[in-house]
Amino acid sequence: MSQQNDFYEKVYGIVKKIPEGRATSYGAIAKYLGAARSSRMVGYAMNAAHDIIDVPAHRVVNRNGVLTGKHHFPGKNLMQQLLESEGVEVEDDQIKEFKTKVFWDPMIELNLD
DNA sequence: CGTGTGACTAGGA
DNA sequence: ATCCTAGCCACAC
Repeated sequence: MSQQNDFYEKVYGIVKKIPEGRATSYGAIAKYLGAARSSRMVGYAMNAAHDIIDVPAHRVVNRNGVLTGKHHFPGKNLMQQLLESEGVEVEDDQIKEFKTKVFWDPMIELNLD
């Protein structure tokens, strides 16, 4: 149980750094890892993150700001509720003003800091 | 070791 | 604007 899966741990590390009221995309994380085209793996890694409560998977959506992963949450629309609870406006399973305000880019935020 | 799958993305029609 | 196709890489069987 350790860093057998570097990819996973890297993904978790980034997701954990996402501040409340913000969200990022799978591609952004994948890009930060140097594998923009393998964004699928990010989602796959999130699938394994079910056991890790430290990973706010609800803050990760697709590049369109749509809660594509809500399907994988235990409740029905738990993902949306969690986002709204943090102040993120969600409508029709999509984050409002995602790319304009809510979007949190690890490539920039973690690099410039 | 080969095949299939996936919480995606970018590009073309 | 929408719909379809290809690429990508890790993991399960």
